[in-house]
Amino acid sequence: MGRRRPGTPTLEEVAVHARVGRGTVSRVINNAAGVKESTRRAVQRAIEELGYVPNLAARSLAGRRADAVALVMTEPDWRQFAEPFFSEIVRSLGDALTDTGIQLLLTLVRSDTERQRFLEYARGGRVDGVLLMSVHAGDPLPDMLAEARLPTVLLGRRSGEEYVSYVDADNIGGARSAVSHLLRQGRRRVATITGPLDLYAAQCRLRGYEEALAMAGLEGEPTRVAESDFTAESGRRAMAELIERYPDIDGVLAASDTTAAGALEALRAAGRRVPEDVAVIGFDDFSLAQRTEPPLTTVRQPIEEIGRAMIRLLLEEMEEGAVAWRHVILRTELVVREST
Amino acid sequence: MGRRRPGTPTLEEVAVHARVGRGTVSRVINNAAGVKESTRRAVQRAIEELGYVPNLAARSLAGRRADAVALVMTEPDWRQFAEPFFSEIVRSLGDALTDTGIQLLLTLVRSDTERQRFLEYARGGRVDGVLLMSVHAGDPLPDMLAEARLPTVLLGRRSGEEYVSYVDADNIGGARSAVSHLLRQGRRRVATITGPLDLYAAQCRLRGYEEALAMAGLEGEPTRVAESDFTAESGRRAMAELIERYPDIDGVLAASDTTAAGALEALRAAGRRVPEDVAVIGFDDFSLAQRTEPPLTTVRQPIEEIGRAMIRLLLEEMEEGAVAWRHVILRTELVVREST
DNA sequence: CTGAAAGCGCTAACAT
DNA sequence: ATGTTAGCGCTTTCAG
Repeated sequence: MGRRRPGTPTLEEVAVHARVGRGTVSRVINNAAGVKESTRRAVQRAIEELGYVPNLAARSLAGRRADAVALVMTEPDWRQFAEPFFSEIVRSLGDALTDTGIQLLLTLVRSDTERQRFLEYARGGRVDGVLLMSVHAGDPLPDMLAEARLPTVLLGRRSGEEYVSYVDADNIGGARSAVSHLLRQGRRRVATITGPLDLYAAQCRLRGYEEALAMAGLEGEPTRVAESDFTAESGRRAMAELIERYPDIDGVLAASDTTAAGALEALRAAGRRVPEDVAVIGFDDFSLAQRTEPPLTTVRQPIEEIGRAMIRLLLEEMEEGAVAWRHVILRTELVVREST
Repeated sequence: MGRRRPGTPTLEEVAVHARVGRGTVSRVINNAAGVKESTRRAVQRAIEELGYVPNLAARSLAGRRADAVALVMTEPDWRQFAEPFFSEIVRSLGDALTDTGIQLLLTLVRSDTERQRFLEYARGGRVDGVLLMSVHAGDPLPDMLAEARLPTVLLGRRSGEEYVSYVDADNIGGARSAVSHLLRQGRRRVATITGPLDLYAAQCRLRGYEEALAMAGLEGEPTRVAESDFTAESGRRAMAELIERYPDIDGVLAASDTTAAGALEALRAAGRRVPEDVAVIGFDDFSLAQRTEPPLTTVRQPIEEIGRAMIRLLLEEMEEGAVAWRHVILRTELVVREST
């Protein structure tokens, strides 16, 4: 594993070449104020001529920062990775970081070995902060990071008592307004296909569903609830189950648009007309853009806001040294696409 | 962006605490040989008691290595990210790295700014090597990395004259054997849905298709070729096009299983029976595992081998300092799933 | 505005 | 087998 990169010029060589002190070169490459314009140019020419590139290890050591943050994916179900929601989040985080000079690193943590490796990496100072997504209920990683006092921001809470900083969508409100919308259409036999219930977000959406029913004076029944794992296939299965147990169903709140698409197929296979007989609403997971399905009404999650908010919280924690946790809950929006 | 992590014990403090020299502590944390068992234990206890974590910036600076490699995704079409092939590759690379102590970092390069940022990151020594996937014909990044003498391995060539180290599948041979298989079934009107033709792999597959026809004394015609971008939707479109231009078609080589699935839908929509009227073969992109479609015959790409080979080449280059490029072409395998 | 000097925390070569 | 020492290349006071 020996590595040598000979002939790499150092800051000192640049200084000599430009006939200035090392401090001046440092100021120039860091765009620090207080350098005469002519000197600055001289240094820049020297940098060009020598092909100088700052050694980031040295910079890290002296400056005590890495200028990098990690986005960790702990999803035990690795398929999650292939979901559009995921890539949209990554894109929005990338956008939010563009003019900070901070490098975004994605890392996978699938086993204990990998968790340990990553912890050493992060605690060793190779990143200034950590972003976590799709954290399941019992995941210990957030606590380990918190204990190491590493700035950390979660996408979604692990539970109602989450303390580590997080950004979440208003899942309860979103589900409630979706179901209320169905009820306002005169539908009275509304079911729901939830996400995996060890995800707090899925629990919240279920709660929203129940609240909306309660507000309308209706009763939620366990038989009207089926669980999925956000995939189309599981949506298909869950829907088939619901139709069987609950034949006069007339509305469905689905875990995601992908799940909703699966549900649609099952409904059609069972001879139901959509949305005349049964209306389906899913949580937006950004799969619709690539789908040819008829437009569904969806609960829109504000992806851009999520990315921006996560980065903002992380930068704040980096600034002041992780002395407090902050929480942001973003409003969701019901986007009505069909008119029944 | 100020960052302080006070109270972090250093190697020196561990040495004092354990009443040994710093060198000894260094040997212990690096599992170096030649430390008496009792001292080793004493040092380990001191490490525990102080909660010592090595500073990786310092280690990098002194040891001239980062113990990390980057997997860069340059895909202009960001959707690629959501493809199963992609996540399978990531998984296999992760597996190949598990017992090397090397951290895998995924980074996205979607713009010039990001390319520049990444280059500084890599040239700055934060990674020991770079893996690139889905590199398009004109991508300058491999050359820039080569110029910086950074160990680099591509997944797939940019062209037939690629010099930078790469691991590729035998696309020509795979396509040829798939088409030959169709011809052996007595099919004589075989078409192909290619991938994006600025990808060398797609060109190779097209060549394999043509070679198989030529070997059978048949002529390839441009009208029997349609282009896709690996998605199901584009497969559907391409297939519809082919049927229109070429109604008596009886076999198709598709760019991927996902494309093939789209093609199937189009075929059925046009009233063709599969595989009786038309047989479809796709290149395995690992989407089949999550699909309920009837099993297709596929050209299997050896994912595990690809990951292992890429890591092996990279480690070799890291070892000897990128003085030579190496190329590996892995055999593909026709997996026959239906019997017609 | 600029130069000099003191570390940052570790590895590796050299003593012992 | 273990301690000592000299850097690794940069940032950041502190003088000037």
